[in-house]
Amino acid sequence: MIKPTPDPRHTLTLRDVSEASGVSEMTVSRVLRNRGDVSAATREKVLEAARTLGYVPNKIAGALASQRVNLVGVVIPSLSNMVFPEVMTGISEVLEGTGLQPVVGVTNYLPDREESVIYEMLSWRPSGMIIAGLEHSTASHAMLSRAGIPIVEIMDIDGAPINHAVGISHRRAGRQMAEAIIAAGYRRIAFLGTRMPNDFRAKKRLEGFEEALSKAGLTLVDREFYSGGSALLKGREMTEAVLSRSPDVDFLYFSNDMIGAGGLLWCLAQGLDVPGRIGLAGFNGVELLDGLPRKLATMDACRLEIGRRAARIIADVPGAPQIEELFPTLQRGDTIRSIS
Amino acid sequence: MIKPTPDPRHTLTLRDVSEASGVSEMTVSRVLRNRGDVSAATREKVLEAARTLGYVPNKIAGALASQRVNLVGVVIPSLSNMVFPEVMTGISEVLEGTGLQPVVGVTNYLPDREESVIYEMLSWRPSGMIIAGLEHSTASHAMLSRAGIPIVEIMDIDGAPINHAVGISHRRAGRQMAEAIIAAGYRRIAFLGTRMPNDFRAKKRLEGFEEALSKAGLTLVDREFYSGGSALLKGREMTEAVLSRSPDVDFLYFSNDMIGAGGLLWCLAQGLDVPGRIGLAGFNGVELLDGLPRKLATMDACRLEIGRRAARIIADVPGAPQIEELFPTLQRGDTIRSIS
DNA sequence: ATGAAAGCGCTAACAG
DNA sequence: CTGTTAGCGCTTTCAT
Repeated sequence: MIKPTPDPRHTLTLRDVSEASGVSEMTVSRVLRNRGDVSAATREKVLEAARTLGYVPNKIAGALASQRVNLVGVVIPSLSNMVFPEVMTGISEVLEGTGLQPVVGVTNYLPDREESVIYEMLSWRPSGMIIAGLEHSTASHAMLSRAGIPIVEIMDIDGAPINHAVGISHRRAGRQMAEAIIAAGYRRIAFLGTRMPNDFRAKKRLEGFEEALSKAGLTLVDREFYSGGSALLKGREMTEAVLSRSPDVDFLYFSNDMIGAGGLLWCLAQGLDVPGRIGLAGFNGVELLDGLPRKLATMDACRLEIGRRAARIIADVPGAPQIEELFPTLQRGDTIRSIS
Repeated sequence: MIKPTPDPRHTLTLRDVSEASGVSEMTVSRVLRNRGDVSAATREKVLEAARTLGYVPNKIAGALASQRVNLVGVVIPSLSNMVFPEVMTGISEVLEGTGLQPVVGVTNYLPDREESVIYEMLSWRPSGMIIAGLEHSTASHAMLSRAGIPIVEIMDIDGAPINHAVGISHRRAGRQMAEAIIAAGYRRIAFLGTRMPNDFRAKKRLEGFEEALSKAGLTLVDREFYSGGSALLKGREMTEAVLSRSPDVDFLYFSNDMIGAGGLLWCLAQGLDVPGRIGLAGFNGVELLDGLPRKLATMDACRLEIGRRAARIIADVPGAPQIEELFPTLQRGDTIRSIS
């Protein structure tokens, strides 16, 4: 009944399925998309033909004809720490059920690269875009604004989004941590972080942190930056550097948990009294911390949830622009002493 | 000279640029793609028009017309440990310069999900596919085979690839580690790993490991599996469980570095003599290990390089199918004692 | 160096 | 319930 592929090297089209099943292309198309009413008999014929031929529809053509593209652009700065993979996991998880597919672009924190990634992605006319951060070049901003699709800026809400935003206030996160540290009685506080001129979120955390310090009449006693390499190792090294340079420091505020964990391991190895002699805190709430001998104080960046919500905004074909703020919880762990 | 957009809410087409610049659509197309000869004057006119309008080409239409799609499908089981993000980084890095873009699909180690991810991706008619592992369902295998594009199966080379393959031999990796452990004089060896029925690579490593053990007249003294949760924490817990159940165990072989690191931290906290009383080894060569107080023995899975090479095979429009085997180096670290 | 015509493979919008 | 007719926005091919 069903004719075999005429030329096995030729990519199959609807027409092939149509001929093999003796049904019009249009009906075949309907069956394959579960659209409109088709009799059970024809449906069976078509499905069998498609299956035996091994037909895979051409979405390029479908998208052009229907003006609908089931792609969601995701623009992130990096994949080399667990932050963005986790956001991606949240996005994938939600998109999975919707027929939408994520397309990922990595910018390495470079505005130029971000611009070209955005351009490339928009040229696929995706159904929506999810992009990390609120800071973009003028050109990037313009492209996103005129794209006519939902744009969700994620991670950060300290600023003006183009359209939608899902994230936390990093400035407030920094402030809260500082307040908790000060309340616990620490006074000689140092900052240890990445040297990333374009990591605006880390920068905002630090700003918030210093803001709260100065409100309490304090300033950072020391600061140390790094770039590249194993974060855990860098954490150890930086901690050693800071404590030998400024031995009277009584608190180390790290810009992320990995270097914080490194610092913690170093302090413990030195036999320092944590959190008595010295306290430590990081940022992100990575699950890794659960396995450490002592739990590092941190704040959850709500990564998974941010990914989920961003995806949901796009999947739900949003109406009015919305800003969803999430609220990180401060996890005191074992490295901030109780209020003195 | 250049007319403003007629309707700002309408997505721009070549025609708009054509009208705005007074040049035929064809010539505009040529300018925008740097194809064929165009006079400097017209080129300028066109570029200016495109820029002021904010035109972004429609790749859907372009792809349909040219039968060329600059997308590369990447199918991976998970994003939740650093293994695949690192592979992705290698892929992005190489693809960046080629005009090709990765599209990621995550399968969660589920064959059914893999099947549908492959189907979705192939329906975009990508220029190539990179897919983790050599084990696929019959349907997946069939789809990939008939796709007529380069297929690169990555991570593993113990098996028959559809087309190209880039990876290491996990069976041999397991064997080599066992040999090193045995040579160092350890005899009562336990295995601690993930409970992942579809992680064929972990399975192969364990098979190779046991194979080498039995060649030396040994068998595993104990084994412990886990799923989900913080790997570092699980490593601690499993290690405690194994050592209290089998106190005479003198070596712990972990299926990955994270649980290995957890085990190591636990042993050190207990004051156990590592590597004298007990040795440990993991797998993956994650950079995290560099920051640990003692360096865990491990084998590098060559993740970044695998990503790079796979991308290169596709970017280079490969000729004959090729299998690229990489060779992980055994890093003894500080947790296997010197040969006794 | 530039333009005109045809059509990529599919689906929207109508017929019947 | 099924088929027919036009395109979707570009690029290929062929003229000029």
